[in-house]
Amino acid sequence: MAISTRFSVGIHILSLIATDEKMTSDLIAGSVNTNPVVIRKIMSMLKKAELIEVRPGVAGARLARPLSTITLLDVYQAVAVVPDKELFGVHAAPNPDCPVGRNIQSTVTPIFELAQSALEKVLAHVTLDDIVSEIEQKEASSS
Amino acid sequence: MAISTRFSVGIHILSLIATDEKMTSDLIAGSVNTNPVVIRKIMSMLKKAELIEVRPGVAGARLARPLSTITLLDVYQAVAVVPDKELFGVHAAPNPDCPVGRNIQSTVTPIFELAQSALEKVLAHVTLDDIVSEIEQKEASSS
DNA sequence: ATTACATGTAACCAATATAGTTACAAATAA
DNA sequence: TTATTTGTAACTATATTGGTTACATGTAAT
Repeated sequence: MAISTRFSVGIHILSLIATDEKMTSDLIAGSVNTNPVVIRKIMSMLKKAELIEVRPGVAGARLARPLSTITLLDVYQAVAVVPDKELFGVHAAPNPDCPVGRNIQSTVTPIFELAQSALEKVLAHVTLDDIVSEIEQKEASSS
Repeated sequence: MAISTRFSVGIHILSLIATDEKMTSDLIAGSVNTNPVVIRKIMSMLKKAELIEVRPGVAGARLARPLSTITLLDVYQAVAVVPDKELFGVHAAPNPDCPVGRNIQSTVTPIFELAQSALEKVLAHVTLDDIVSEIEQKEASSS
């Protein structure tokens, strides 16, 4: 199955907040094209991860850190698209009486970790600043 | 959500077939520790991907290609753990009237593709031969 | 040819995740 | 005090996963 769209929505939300701190969950929902509660739930995750600051009753949110210090990996982990350190599922109880069964997990796991960290490395090298700049550039060149 | 264990089970199945062509789905299920039908369904995918040759009624299966030419990426794609070319889901209909909304998809997609192909590259560099050799080595050193 | 055994599927089930929705409490600001 | 907003609980529909039963079909060996 594909990785949840919470990730791309999270990036979308943060990009909006970066350009306008008075974005309410209703306005953001309008841009993402979904329900405001979906937005609030994802914002709640971003808040727990200390990427944004939000307060009940007061409209909008602020970035908790400078744009250039927030990586896509931070967002990816914040919205919990994947159980920590286990992008790849491994079948749990292979037969210890079989040579393959008793070695498959320890053989396959380090490779999965390599693949996972290769993916995360790419995400870690892109910041929200890159995203926002890219969007601004596209806007500028299309006008 | 984690990537389906069909992947690790697929590797397990192929490793067993590599070491013994007379492995029935019952025997394999015993080693994987699951139901034989689960095994047959995954083997059906491996067959469609032309990684193995199986015939109805006749016990066991054969590798369709040499061990060293089957990569983990081949297995990964064979068991369809991920919708083709879309490891990362992207929210479908952002608002075109918003600067962020109308650019988020085209900004984020190429990065997602980079991350995905970094992951796939790791899988493509490991062959089933590597896996089986590793298992044999672990067996030898533990005796 | 009959028997025994395998594969190949259809059809179902329980558990879980996703994305969306309604409803409402609590906090804030005007 | 009123209007607005955040924060959640609770619920829904849908889809995927992993497992299971049941059974038709194919093969080989006696």
